[in-house]
Amino acid sequence: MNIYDIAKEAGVSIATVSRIINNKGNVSPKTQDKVLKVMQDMGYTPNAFARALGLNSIKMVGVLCSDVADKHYAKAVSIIEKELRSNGYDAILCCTGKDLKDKKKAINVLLSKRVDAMILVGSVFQEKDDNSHIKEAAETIPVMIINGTYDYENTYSVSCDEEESVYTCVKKLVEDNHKEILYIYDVESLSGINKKNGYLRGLTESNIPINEQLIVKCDRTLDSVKDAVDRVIENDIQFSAIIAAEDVLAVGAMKSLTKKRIRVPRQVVVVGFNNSVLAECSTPALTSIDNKIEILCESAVKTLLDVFDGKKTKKHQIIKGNIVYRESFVPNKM
Amino acid sequence: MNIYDIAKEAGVSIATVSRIINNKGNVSPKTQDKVLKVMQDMGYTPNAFARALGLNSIKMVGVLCSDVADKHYAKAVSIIEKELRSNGYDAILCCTGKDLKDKKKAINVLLSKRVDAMILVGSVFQEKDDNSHIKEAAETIPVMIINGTYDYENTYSVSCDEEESVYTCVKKLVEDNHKEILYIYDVESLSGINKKNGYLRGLTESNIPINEQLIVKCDRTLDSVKDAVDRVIENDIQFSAIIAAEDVLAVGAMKSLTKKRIRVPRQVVVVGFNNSVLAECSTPALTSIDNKIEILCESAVKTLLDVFDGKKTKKHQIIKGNIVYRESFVPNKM
DNA sequence: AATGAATATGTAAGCACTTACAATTTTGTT
DNA sequence: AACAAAATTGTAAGTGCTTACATATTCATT
Repeated sequence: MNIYDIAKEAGVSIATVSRIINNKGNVSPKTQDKVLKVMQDMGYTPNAFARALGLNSIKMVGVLCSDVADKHYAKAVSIIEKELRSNGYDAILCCTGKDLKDKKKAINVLLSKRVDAMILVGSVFQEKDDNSHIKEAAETIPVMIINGTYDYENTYSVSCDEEESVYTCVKKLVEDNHKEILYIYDVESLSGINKKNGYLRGLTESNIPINEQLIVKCDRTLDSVKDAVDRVIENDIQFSAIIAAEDVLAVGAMKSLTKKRIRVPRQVVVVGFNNSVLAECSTPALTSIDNKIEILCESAVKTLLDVFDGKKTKKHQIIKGNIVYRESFVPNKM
Repeated sequence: MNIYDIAKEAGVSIATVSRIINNKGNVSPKTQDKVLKVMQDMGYTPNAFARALGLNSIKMVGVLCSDVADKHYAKAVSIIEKELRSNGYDAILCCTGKDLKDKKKAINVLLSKRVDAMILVGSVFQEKDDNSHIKEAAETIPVMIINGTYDYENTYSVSCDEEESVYTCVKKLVEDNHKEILYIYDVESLSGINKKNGYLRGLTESNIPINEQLIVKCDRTLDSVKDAVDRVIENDIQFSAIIAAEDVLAVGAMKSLTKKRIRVPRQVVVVGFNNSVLAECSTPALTSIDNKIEILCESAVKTLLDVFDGKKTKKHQIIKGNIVYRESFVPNKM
């Protein structure tokens, strides 16, 4: 069934039907009602592709995500999708894993679907690495990066200032007399590095010498963290606080501590990052840095809509995170 | 840039270019190479809409999900997307919340985008409720339901046998001499009810009278469960085991127990459902019923592809879950 | 009632592809 | 070298929509 069928049934031309579909006005109320009724009765839905061909916009945005099964990305995607849809856009989701080739393939598919823009969630590599997939996309459509940056034409970003957030957190810990702070991160993403820089700056500015043994790398799995922290403890390296680049890592660390009868927060204080459900659910409940993912994502979509409208927008926005205190760390002086 | 530009540049007709794009054969290797090179050089990507117009398939599947921020749904969506994409299909994601009207709106958008099929994740209401959105979709395209059923033409489903899984779990608990088993569920979804039926059957078949005070309803939030369980304990209602319809609920329950100095699993044994990250991360680690979501989703996509190919397929598949033992409950007799 | 402006409707040419069918070229056979 | 068969290539007609432009209708004004 197509616009011709409707036109014939309603006894008007296809132009009139099209005008009604698109609310273009210049149609008498009488015919409008008549045509709308016919569309209703025949259960007609306009074909979005054909429309896209004419309009040159399909009202879809590609969302490139390394992994929606990750709670943190899932939340981001969920908010992005909601924001987009409430503005008349749909989201095509592509989960690509960490591989550049897969990302490029996905981007090609999205480009062939002539999406109006692309939003990258956890899909930017470190600066030194190859980020050519972003360039490829930005050549054709605006690209929005969530929590990452890449300076290129037609490329925008909205990020949490992870470096600054961790820096502030270190300062808070130092104020509370913690001098040996263990930093745990996974190297999968750029953000672990950013956060590490905040950690380093925090210590340096507090005149605390940096102890490389207190900087621990591991995979983003419970077992991997547990092993890593076990090793630190077994090597008799002293620490009274932990900052983890991710809530899962913090939880894994606490598991290790609990096994070794080290009390949280009495003996060791723990802070996570992302303020995810895990933070709430762990025992003790985890103090965690909130990276304001809702605000980030909302702002990202808003910016993109502005770009569509040809409005001037800030290319790179940075928002500061804040610490949500629970049981695993409560500062003496709040 | 379009197929004409490529054709002109390569000195062939658009039909030849089209044949190459679609791998239709009947093209000499020489021209094939020539044209491919031109496409490469000019950075050409075929327009999927125009193709869809001709082919009458856009190679996209709509995924209707009540909430991707929910870890469990996120996992499902992630697997579905991966399976689809590895078979040349894209996923359009629509998160609609629990509202029927929103679902209908989303379905209309998806239909207008002429998706080849629709997959529903957490988007089926109870039987007695209005599920007309499914009918509306199935009128036009095949609909696949994950963990739910709705018997209608062109509608398929793949589910975990939640009733049976909980039933088996109750049996296991009874074998271990638990007679007072607390069942906690949230009423948001159909599945809480299914699981409750398994709980009831398990008790009945074990000749244990049903105590309505041991059946607790609450919201799907930590605080809500904690309150609910607190109340049970404060009313001095005895129980030695808990089955929760969701891992979060189990975690909330454990939080309440811990606060009241009730030891898990020594004094009370706890079993969750879904075998999510939470189960791993909670303290003590949660024994949880795995509903095999990967298998469900893979099977769902496979079935859909078969439907596309016109192959005969089972309309409704049921897979049994299994208990993953961790710390919160380990049976004496395994 | 006649006029012109304002409003409503229709015609036809895109948009970027696919594909049936026709036309051409190549190949193999004698 | 001539011919038919096979392989390759091209033409043109769809696919369902938008929209500039042309045409027809309505309305207010004199």
